[in-house]
Amino acid sequence: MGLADADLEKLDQIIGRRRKVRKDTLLYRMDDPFTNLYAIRLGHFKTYQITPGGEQQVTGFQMAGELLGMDAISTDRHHCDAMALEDSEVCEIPFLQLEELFSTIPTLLHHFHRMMSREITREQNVMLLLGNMRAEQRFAAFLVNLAARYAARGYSSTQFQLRMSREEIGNYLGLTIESISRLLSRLKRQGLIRVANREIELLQPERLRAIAAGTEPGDPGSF
Amino acid sequence: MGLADADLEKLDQIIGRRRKVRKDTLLYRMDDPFTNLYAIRLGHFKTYQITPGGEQQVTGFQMAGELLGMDAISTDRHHCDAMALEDSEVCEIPFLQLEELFSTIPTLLHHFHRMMSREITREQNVMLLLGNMRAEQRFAAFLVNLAARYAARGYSSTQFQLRMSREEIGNYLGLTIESISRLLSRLKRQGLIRVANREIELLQPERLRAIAAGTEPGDPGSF
DNA sequence: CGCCGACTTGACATTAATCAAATGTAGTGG
DNA sequence: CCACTACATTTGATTAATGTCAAGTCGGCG
Repeated sequence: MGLADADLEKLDQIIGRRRKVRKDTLLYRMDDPFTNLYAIRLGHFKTYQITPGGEQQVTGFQMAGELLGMDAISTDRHHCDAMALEDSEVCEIPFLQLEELFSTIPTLLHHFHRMMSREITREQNVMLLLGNMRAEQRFAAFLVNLAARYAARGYSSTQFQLRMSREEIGNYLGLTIESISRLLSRLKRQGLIRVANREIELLQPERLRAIAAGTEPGDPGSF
Repeated sequence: MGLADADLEKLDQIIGRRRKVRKDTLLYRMDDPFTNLYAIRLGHFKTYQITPGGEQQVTGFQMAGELLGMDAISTDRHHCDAMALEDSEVCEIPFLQLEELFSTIPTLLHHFHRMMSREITREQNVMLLLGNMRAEQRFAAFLVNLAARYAARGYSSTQFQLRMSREEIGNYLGLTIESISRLLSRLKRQGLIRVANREIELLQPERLRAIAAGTEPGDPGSF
């Protein structure tokens, strides 16, 4: 991220111990006091809020290289639960120390602002998805987004494992598990994807992008 | 916000000229280069993205005292349009200068982080709204949210003017204009609100909060 | 007064949810 | 290795919520 070696070292010094988080366990939970941000070293997480009615709403899926906990800065309490989708590992970053470091490393500060801002735009994209896309479009957008993130990490963008259940996908996309299952079946039938359990292959990423963009109509008939 | 007088003065120095933005005109538009944040002094705005398909998705309504433009930091380009809903006035805040100031006023930096984080949690709440609330619940949540924000500004929390059209509300909530109209009529019929054009009065804010929270079932019959 | 855009209302269509089974899959203990 | 259980997923039939289409009605403004 364009830091000088000396600065990197200072950053290293405040980055706390690594912490393993076992599958299905919480890294933090809503209302926990906020002290650390967490950089994901390894694995995948989901974040979700609990509604007043006791249901959950998944607000995001995070993978290695992404930062967890930025929503907690505003109130010094976490606003959602963060659960590991598989055995994972994070680095604790004590936020107070990080803020102190900012005054000596402006580049780091700037970079941090970009990450917060990026989270804001990410969420705006989800709002767009939930607010005006139809089921198939949402799901295609979801797949395309995952593909792009894996590509950015050097993994295959056409073949990967879904780390989350159908139910979690549905919850995230504002759909039911049955809808997700039907969408998978339909895209499979149309030859756009190959699916085996949670292993997925995008056979025609271009057309998936078109569906996500709303350019391709998609077969509404057999939902 | 807890700054010393001397610091406040420094902040004042970088806060640029005021700028009037006439109703229905853009403060900035998507892909404009990012140079300033904007503090709303007066008036109301909406922000929206344009979908690949050319439709718009309203991502928020902002009022005096709120900050516009934080989503642009990540890419140095604005990610949405910001349009004045009425004749309004903003202060330009040159972001580069603001970041310089942070190194000398840590309190200001901390406050800024809280504002960015607050925007993140705001959007998470919208995701929750779009992802698992029903139409009536969404609309009640919308009204309750406006009420709370007006209350925080010293205005009546039970009587205010909607600065946005039914269509804009619907777009924001992921509903059609007809649905919004029906919801208004229904809540009026049930004695929960009084409506005259864009003037609205919350007659039973407590029950509205209950509907928003999902505690109160709401009459599904006569949609 | 009359037009225009914003809003309301009604009838109908559609999407995705719900309900209900059936099927598959991963573990577990024998 | 296999039977057995628990859970996740798929599939089908039906329904409910909300969208769409089509008239109106209202209110402000020239």
